[in-house]
Amino acid sequence: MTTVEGSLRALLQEGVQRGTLGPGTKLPTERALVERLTVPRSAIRRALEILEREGMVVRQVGRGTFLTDAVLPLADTAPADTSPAEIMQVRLLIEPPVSALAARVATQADLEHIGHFLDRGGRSEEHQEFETWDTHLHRAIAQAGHNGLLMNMFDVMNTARALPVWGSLKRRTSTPERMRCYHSEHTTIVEALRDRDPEGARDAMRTHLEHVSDNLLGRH
Amino acid sequence: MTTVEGSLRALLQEGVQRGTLGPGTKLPTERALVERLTVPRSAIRRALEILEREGMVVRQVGRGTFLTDAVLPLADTAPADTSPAEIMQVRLLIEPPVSALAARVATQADLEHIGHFLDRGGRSEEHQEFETWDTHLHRAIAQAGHNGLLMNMFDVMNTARALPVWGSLKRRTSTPERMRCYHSEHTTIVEALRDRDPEGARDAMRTHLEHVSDNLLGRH
DNA sequence: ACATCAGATTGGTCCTTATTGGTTCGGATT
DNA sequence: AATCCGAACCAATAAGGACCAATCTGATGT
Repeated sequence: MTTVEGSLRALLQEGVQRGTLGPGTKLPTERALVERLTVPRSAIRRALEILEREGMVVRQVGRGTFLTDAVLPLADTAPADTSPAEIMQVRLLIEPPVSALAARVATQADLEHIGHFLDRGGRSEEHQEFETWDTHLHRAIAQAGHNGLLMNMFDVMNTARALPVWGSLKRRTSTPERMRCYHSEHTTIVEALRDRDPEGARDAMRTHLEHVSDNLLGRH
Repeated sequence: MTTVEGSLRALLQEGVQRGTLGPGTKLPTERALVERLTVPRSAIRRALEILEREGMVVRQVGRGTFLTDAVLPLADTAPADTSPAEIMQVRLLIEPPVSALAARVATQADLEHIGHFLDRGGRSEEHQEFETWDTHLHRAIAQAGHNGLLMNMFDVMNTARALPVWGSLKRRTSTPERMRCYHSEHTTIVEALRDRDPEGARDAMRTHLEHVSDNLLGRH
């Protein structure tokens, strides 16, 4: 079942991509949308209400409804085609608290594994290699939480990270300087883990992921 | 001789497999089903009542009866040996920040879904029924985050929650008083969502889950 | 060139009617 | 005697249209 809100979103998104719609453009009147989507005006108004509350459009009596300059949110996507934005959102949600957990319960052996991957990442020259150790490092930190279910969910996330879009995005935005920056942030995280400092680990992981997100998707 | 409930269930299953029915689709009105199955409306209503108790459908006066997403096939499954302690740890890690996210981006429709499940939980008399609405409520809150990957991971968690150990543990520790307590905590969470208060939603969810954890596993 | 005003346009509101799940009650069936 | 069926009725929701007030357009008059 497609909601009116959904088809309206699709309509706008298509227009923006074709260039026929941009910030400030006036979109069809409610009554015109009624004919176009063959749906009662009340439904149109409900949908526009949502878009207005999200800041996507502005409505003015006697003038019309106008697009704002807000970014169009992506429609709900199936698990198969997860967008990088979604992935980063989930990582920012999950990994910081997981790091705090790891700081509390990691064993000496865990810390050694983590240290090993950190070290290999630091000695990587080329992007592809660094990427591999980066994935291993983040996974090892999660593993230090000693929770099988958590690892299961983490791997669901990582399968999404293995998608083609993600790889090309990483490659496009990767520079040697950025690699060194990430490595230093990794080091900060691992030091907090070694110090058994949950808050420190959480914050370090968060700032790291925020940097990654900014670099991949553009600063907001 | 098959029961009305059985033929209704078959009807739905066939529709889902043919793709003509999916989560959220509206199914025929009770009066239409009366003609289609040539049985009295009371029988239809009895059958729908059962399906509703199972969480397969949602009924709303003036709107109709709708399929929920409870019938979705679960792709990734959690390992069978996941312990309740692990589950609660993950829930405490994930659900509070997800609630904060939901408070920021939930649509009006999301809030209505959430409110519906909250209401049903509050009107539940018996443990099993309350449990169903509780699951729906927590899932609806996550859904309000509008992140497909997140939902994917959430469902992995929920398959773990469907394991036998979990059910028996819940049953052993459930009392009417505790149900009322949970419901009031749920209400606090939903109010924070309605107020668009991310921190409030996060904190309310955390204290709620801490209570659940204490009740299930014993206070530490 | 400027001010003014009538008409059209458009988002917001209200009211009536139709639809739909929930409830009640008399009568039939077993 | 108990249960079930059918019908009418109730309350919540949606649909469609009429109407309102803000705004824009353009013609008119000075």
